[in-house]
Amino acid sequence: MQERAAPLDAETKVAERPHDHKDELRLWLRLFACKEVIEGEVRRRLRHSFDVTLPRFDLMAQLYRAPKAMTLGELSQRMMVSNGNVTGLVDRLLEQGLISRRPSPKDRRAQLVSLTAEGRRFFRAMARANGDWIADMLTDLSGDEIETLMRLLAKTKASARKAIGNGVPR
Amino acid sequence: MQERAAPLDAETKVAERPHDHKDELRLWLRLFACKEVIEGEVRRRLRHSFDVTLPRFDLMAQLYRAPKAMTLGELSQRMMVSNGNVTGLVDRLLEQGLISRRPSPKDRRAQLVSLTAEGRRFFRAMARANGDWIADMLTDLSGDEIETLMRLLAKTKASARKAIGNGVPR
DNA sequence: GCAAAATACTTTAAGCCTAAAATATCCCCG
DNA sequence: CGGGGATATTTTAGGCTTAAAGTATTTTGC
Repeated sequence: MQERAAPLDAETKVAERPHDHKDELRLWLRLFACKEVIEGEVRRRLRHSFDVTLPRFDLMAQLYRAPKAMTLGELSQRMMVSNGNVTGLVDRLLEQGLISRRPSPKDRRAQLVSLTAEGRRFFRAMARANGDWIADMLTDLSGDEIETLMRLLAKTKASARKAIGNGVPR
Repeated sequence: MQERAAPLDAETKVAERPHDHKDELRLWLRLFACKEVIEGEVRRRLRHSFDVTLPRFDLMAQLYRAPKAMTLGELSQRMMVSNGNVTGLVDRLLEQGLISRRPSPKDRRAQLVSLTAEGRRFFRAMARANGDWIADMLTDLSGDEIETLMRLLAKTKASARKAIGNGVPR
């Protein structure tokens, strides 16, 4: 169960500070908007340049970086999405010939998935383009600014996780 | 058409700087992860506490803040989603009795949508809870840190928009 | 050894989302 | 006035996503 400030404490805090939750909310909205702009463009370019969706790109990235073939379960864990979701993505990538699938020799329930030769080539091209796009979109940020953002976003994530109660798996 | 550095320039840049696009990519991934954590929890809590999805909450927020009833087209613009998407969301909110819909007196093509009395009450409760959740999740950030993040995220968004070519509508 | 629990995966039902085509209406210009 | 382009909305086809239920296989504990 997550611990949250008792109602009374929360009200005290609000009373002490002239601004209630406004700043936090505005920050959240800005973070969200920022991510929407970048992600929207990445999706658009992946679709137009490679006819690939972001989820498929993500799945291929997992396979590309993995030393060995992975099961659907491992993929679903690493991508932090549901099992059924991975089933569908794998089906569609198989149709495109970008990955291959074979039964696990150790466990007859499991399937091992890996990139085909074409899948590897294709992924390398996409990853290179993706890196260029991101660098291009963030080009106005200095090294210092990137570093500051990295640090503060890490802190933000940690704060959120603490409030959610991650660390203890739910 | 967007102007991008020619391949040769890009390689020169990489050669000059020991780090290629790595920092930008890592920043993007961190921004994304940060947003996932917060958004995931907001969705979960909206569903468990109010049996409402985030898109429906967003739509109601638009109606709540608007001085007058809005058409589907205005909603779709403000929410930055497609027309067909709004059609579906409005259908489902109508079923729940949270919004109402009437033909525009000025334009027989258009429909005017607004919150019902129950919709307003319900939205106020959700918005209050949402503010509390966000403030709670961002509680470890100081006022200064929030301010810095606001500024740098604004700069990030502006940089991305410039690279995308927003400003000129596509 | 074998029943029960756990695990790997698929299926299903429902919702969100988009682009593109279809419909209905409005508005302008000749 | 009347045709043609613009606009408001819906529909359609396809993909992503989840939770929950179902299937097959493995593992565990007695």
